[in-house]
Amino acid sequence: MHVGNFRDALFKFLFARHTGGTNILRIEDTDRSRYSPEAEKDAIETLKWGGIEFDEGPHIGGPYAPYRQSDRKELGIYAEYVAILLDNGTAYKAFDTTEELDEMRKIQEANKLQTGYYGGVWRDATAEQVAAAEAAGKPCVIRLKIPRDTTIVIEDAIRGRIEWDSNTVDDPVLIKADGMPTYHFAAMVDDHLMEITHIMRGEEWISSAPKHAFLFDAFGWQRPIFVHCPVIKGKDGKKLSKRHGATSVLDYRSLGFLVDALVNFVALIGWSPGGDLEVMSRRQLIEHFDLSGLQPSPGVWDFDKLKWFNGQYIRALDPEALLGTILEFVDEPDTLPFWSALADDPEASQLGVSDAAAIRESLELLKAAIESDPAYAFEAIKLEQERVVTLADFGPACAFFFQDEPPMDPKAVEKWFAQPHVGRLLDFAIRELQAGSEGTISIERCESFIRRFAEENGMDKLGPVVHPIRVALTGKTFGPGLFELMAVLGPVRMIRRLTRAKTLISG
RNA sequence: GGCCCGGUCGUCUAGUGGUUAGGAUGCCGCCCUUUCAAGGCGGAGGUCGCGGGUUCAAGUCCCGUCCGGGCUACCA
Repeated sequence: MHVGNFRDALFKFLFARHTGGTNILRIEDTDRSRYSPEAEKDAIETLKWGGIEFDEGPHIGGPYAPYRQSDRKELGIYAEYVAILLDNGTAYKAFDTTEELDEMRKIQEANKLQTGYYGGVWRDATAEQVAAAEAAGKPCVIRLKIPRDTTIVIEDAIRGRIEWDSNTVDDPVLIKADGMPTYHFAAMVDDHLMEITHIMRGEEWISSAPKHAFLFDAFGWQRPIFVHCPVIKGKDGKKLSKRHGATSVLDYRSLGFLVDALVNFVALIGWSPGGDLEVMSRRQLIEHFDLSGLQPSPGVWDFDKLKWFNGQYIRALDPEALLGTILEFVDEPDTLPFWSALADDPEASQLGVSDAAAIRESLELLKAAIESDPAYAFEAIKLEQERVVTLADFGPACAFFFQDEPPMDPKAVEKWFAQPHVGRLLDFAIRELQAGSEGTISIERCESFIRRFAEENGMDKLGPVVHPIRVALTGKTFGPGLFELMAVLGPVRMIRRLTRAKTLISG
């Protein structure tokens, strides 16, 4: 499911919850050629992950069942209602062939006229002509007879009054030749039958709104309130696509984004509670959501800001909850395959990912570590909580805790192992660690012997002591505070790593 | 081409006739510090697309104009 559709679904959910209304899931599968069970499955999973709940729908039933339009078609609901329109003269049968319509469009384009079906021969055909065509077994569609020489007005909740010269809106197909209704018809009939109060959808629907509005009029039904939400664009102002990074919501899950962070971020594209409020829980989102905060202008997907939100949410989690979230993340069946696929994807750089294969490997390591020694993994995770952006970052960040021999950054070795005191330092540290008998060591004891070495060697700065030890222990020049990390590693691991480091300086 | 929607720092936005146009992100700097982050503080960044009006006063109201986007299917 595309993030744009997800945002719309989120708005509908928030609005329904805020107003105490009902959020209904309806499957609009009237186009056989377009429908895919995989897409539906993906949508269901996305909505579920996103915490977007429904009060009625195909999965839970409800007073207006069925909620799948193909099922409703089988029940004859659309045929029943289109008969009313045929009967009251606001719809008509059109027997044009595809070739005839193509020809008509070509002529319209050549003469720079507006394209579309504004009547042809069938709009005002006599009963005899229709009967003759039917007798000849010609296939037909049923079109809505948009009135001419008048103005169609809708009142949009975001944009206010929008009006069209009815001569510029063409006669839409209501029922296709295969008997299936179009979106135009099925959605409006269902909206009425299901007592929908607000049609919230993307702004790309504005141009069809007069058709929909008139359809309600043709039945003599009350029109719902139209709410056309702005679209989400890419950085270049174009429609958000794969070129801009990930567009699928579930990809963000695989990337290691927290649902709440994503929801918070997405809710703020095209909507604002007013004032400076930005970081909001789901509960606050519901509390503040209001149509008046909706924006008419399109928004841009700002990946950097999403990342900022995610960092905020990771840091706000209490460590136990974080551990659970990480476990869920690495256990999620999509996660590892996603990173494998990303390793072969040239678009990966769009996501700021440089080595997906390595990240995948580190995530597997993390998963194994949590399973084999959860207490140790927990300590490692706590130390990295302050410095990651995504859940996936925990993989590479924590890896050195779990590797027997963490890979050494050659630049770090070159920089910090060259100094003459390093050999003595490593021996000193090993001796200090061997002196303890408990198999564990406190942060304070680590700090005290590191500082002691600096003092005894007349060093006024800790850097020349801390950095070589860090490199020896983690292979890297960055990471959590050294003393904290030492206490988590413990004497046994540290002695092994320091001993290995010695081979690197003598060699 | 036609119809429609939109236009406040790069980005998300606050703003509903009177504000030094506010916040957030990103960027830069400083502080903190054993590193990287996080956090704190500060900075740069906006002639409110442009041009006319209305008004004592316009980002806010009106008109025009430019630019961007959507639709223009027996798709949704």
